[in-house]
Amino acid sequence: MQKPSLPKGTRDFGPVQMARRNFILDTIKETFQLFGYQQLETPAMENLSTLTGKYGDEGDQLLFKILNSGDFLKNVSPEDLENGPAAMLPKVSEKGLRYDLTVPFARYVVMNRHELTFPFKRFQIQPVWRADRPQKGRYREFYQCDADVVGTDSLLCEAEIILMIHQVFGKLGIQDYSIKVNNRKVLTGISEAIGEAGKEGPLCVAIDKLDKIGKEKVEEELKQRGFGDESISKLQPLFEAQPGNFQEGIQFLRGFLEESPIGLKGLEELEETSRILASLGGSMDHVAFDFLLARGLSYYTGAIFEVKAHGVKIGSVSGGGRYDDLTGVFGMPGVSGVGFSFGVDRIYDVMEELGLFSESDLSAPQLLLAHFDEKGFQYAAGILSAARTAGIRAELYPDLVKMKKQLDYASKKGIPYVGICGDSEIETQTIALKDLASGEQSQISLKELIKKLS
RNA sequence: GUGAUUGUAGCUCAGCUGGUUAGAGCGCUGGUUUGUGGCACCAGAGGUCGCCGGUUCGAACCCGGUCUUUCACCCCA
Repeated sequence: MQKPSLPKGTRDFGPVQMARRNFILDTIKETFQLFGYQQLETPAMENLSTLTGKYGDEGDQLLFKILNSGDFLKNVSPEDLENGPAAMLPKVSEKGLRYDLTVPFARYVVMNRHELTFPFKRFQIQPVWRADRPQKGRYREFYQCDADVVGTDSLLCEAEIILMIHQVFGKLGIQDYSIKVNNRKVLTGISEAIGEAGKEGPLCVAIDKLDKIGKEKVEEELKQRGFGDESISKLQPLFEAQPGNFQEGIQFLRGFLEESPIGLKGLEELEETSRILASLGGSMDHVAFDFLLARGLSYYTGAIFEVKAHGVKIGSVSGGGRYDDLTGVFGMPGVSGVGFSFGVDRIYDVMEELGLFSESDLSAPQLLLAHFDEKGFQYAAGILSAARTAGIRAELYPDLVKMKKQLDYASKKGIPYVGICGDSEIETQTIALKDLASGEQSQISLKELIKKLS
């Protein structure tokens, strides 16, 4: 007999976890729908050609590839073997598991461009797979909840993203968090302002580590990446700036970027987003302007978001931004959009660590019908049917066992009420309804039972 | 990919410098109680010590490998 086990980085979700996960997923889904997004699902697997080359070399390494069916070696020659794994791969695998939801979405938009009405607002809640090494808040199979709008440049979308984040976190009861915002144009402006135009990529990679490795190490890394001493010294004010709020941050950067039109444009967009948010009745609560925030620089071109929960040592729980050319790689240029994603698994971890889940299991049945013998079982079956018709989540204990065991079952499963059906109940056409929490018990009619529980 | 770390009963963990029948708490099953759970008491079941190999008279313990857990780096949700 073999011991069963789970692949590395994957998890089972039991009834309690599923009830909690569904609470999070339903909250996110309802919010997306409330804001006019419609649901899309795509296959777990995509053609490998769709996936490769979209996430950089490192990303390609993290793709799960699916071995071809049948004789997967039939196209492989001895020379292929010598040429190494990279040359072999396309001959033995033509499909892979999706790595994120953005690329499949781009593929979908391109394939359905003639049917879609733009601006197109879609949301997608599905698992993705990455052959990463698991650790805290990082799994090989996890859910992403993406919402994107394509085909509009309006900053209304950005403002609505902030609203949706407020709404979701509010409903989940997560209070201590921050929404860091920045704009890619600001980063471009910064690199211009220090005389290193076009090098915002390496600049951000280095600066991003400021919290972790400290100022000196960042400067060292910048030197290694070919930044001059003069440029690095021009960065000093940014390291030292401690703007108290969003407006102060904008003011500070306005001075720093006065020579850079593109940088100033980025600041304007941020301010405009804030104005739209206000006119939508939203607030800038939790929003912080972090002008060093980088994130997935490869394709973001405008706003950048990242949400972090405080009090829990875990990566970001949500993030996103605006991109100008989502579908260019698939031969459909000029489709701009903005999107963001909630990381359900990390939100779950945060809520668990903060003790934010409610004690009661909302998925448990409300009523268990218990019995002493075959006669009681028959009587209870009739009650069961009536209770279910009335919409009460109910079940009948299936075996003829001791009352003790039946009560124990209800208690452990989190069922609040037990309806006991014995001879005296049959005689008087009642049910002995026991409240397990208080231990109180009363003889009531079927009608009263339904009234009480529905 | 780099560097650590973990693995003993269903769960959480003890187990001394290698030495006889590997323990505890909780949980589980049954009983005290044949129409009533939680509390108490009593009894009982349950372990190839992750796996493979090596050292040794002898390995849960030492060595090598492998898988697994957790964590950091890289990167990311």
